[in-house]
Amino acid sequence: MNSSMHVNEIGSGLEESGEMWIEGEMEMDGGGVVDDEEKSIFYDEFPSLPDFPCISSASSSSLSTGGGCSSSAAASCSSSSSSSSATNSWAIVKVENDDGVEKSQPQDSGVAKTEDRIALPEHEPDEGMDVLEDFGDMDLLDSSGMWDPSSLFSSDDEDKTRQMVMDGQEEKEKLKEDEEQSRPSEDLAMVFFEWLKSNKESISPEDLRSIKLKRSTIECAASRLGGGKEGMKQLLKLILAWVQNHHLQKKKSREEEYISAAAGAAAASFQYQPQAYPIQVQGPSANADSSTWIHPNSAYLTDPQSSFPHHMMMGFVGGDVSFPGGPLNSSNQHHPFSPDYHQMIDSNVSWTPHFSYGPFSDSSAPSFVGFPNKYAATGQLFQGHHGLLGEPLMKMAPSATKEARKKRMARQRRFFSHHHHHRQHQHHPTAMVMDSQQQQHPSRLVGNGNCTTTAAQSSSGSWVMWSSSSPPSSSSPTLLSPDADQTAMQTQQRQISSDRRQGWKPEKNLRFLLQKVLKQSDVGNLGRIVLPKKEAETHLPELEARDGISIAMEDIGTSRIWNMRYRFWPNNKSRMYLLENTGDFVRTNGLQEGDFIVIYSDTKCGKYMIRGVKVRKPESKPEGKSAGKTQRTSSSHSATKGDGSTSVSCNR
DNA sequence: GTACCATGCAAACGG
DNA sequence: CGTTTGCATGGTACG
Repeated sequence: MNSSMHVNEIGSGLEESGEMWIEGEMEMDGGGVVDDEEKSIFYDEFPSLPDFPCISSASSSSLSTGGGCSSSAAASCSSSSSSSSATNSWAIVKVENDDGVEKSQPQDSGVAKTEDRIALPEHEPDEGMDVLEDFGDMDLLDSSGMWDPSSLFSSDDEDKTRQMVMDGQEEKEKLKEDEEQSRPSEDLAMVFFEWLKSNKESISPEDLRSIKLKRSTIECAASRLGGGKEGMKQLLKLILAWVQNHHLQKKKSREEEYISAAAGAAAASFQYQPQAYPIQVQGPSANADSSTWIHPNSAYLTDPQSSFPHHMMMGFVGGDVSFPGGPLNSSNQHHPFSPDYHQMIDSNVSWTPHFSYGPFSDSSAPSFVGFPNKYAATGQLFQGHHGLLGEPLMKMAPSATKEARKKRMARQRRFFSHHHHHRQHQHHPTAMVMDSQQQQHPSRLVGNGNCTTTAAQSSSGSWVMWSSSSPPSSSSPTLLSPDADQTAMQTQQRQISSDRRQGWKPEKNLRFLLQKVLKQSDVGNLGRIVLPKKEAETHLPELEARDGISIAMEDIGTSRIWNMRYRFWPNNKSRMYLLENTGDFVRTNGLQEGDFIVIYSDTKCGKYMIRGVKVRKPESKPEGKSAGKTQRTSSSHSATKGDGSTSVSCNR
């Protein structure tokens, strides 16, 4: 959820081939490339939307075209205005400016235009502000990657800050159209309002908030759709259709993927069985006595530090893992395993799913920053929506074709080249730092946890979110550009704020890198753990020499720093990646075959963190060399063919 | 057929 | 002689 789709530009037109296209560029959150302001109308314009169930009731009855702030029907024009006590009804309010009959809004005073305000919630002023603040704290609010329909309704006091990315011709068109748009139609509001009503079940405030388009984009697109009211209306319909058909579906599938991934990852160590799974969470001392046992089926984990509802699993570590018996579908969303697995893996760490592989192919896919290519692909996703948007776009003027295509191609080239460059040098945020600094001074990164600004920024840069998301949202081989770093920082901030809302402690901001189900040879006295190649190459520093590099791994459970060596062996024409000097770590954590380790990177400090997770059968241990000699471990495979363990204990 | 990876095993090392 | 290191082999999953 942290990753954001950035539609920097939505262009539309008839391709020479007659093919319709709508284009978007995917960027890391808050990508510095964005020079045009983005807003989310749903919240920037109506920041105090309480919740969605309210959409229906008020709807038509409270639709008011002349109420303005003074209208009782229109309870609230803004979060600061007075309103009725009703909190769950919405009103469509038309606010007119100074030359209007109705009183203008204070905050609209600077806008010499008449504006339509849509779907304003009714609420108490204070409450509204609270809600506003609450939403304002949401990570999805950030400027990153969101569709901002606000432009459709003409925004107010931020016009001056907007930078129009339009060429001269378009600019002229815009000026012309600005006048037309300054008198938005009721139709526009109605279109949006009706859409809201019909989608109230499927779209949340966060969803709305997370969708943004640049104003210039909207204006440009609207002009190409005929301009004026009609153009805006067409564009609004297009966007709403896109949101409905793309965003919401993506959201749904993303949720399913996350669930499937989480459950699948859990299943990597044991097969799901409907009975209770005692999960042991070790305390920081790694002392078994301090362990907490929780029941996987509980909606809230018993660990006081980390009780969170099922929905928190959204955004949890994902990965290309499969759940025994097949992927979970939506009906499995509350699979008893998932939340527990979160807990099992890390009870108080904010998860930042980050996979450069697997099912994540949308904008929220983890591995955003580090693996921009994924997002490049996502960018094309837009082009793939010809069908969705094609029809309305058929009305577009031919003027938008060749020129637009040129620009689009240029953007794509820049985009791909940018990400290719990143890919070359940076597999991982931390890796990025390692590559540039640690090769000479490994201790700089992997030392005692000193977090240098450089490391923090760099790591967060790849973080994306991921993001995914920040996937961290946000990652690539050389140092990220300042913009990218900035983006990552923003994403990280969102993550933190999200964690805070969820009652998570923000101080830990870890990004999942990989996990490995331990084999006998991993826990033997050789003191080395074979790492899954794909994940190692993706998330750990690129190794030039087979001696590899020394990496300080902080044990999440004990806070102890383990100096391990990350290296590889030539194997056939490939490599085998190893983590050496793991003997003490394994012994200290009492890890045995079937347990697993999880490696994270601290997105703030860039340091690596490791956690050993115990998986134990309540009674008998897995017999000998469990079946399934080849457990394609880690996050990419469920590796569940082994024993059917029914209990899990977690170090902490 | 190929890639991955678990592990066998021989060579190297060191007490 | 026990331990460590590093390569090779072979089973499994996957394309």
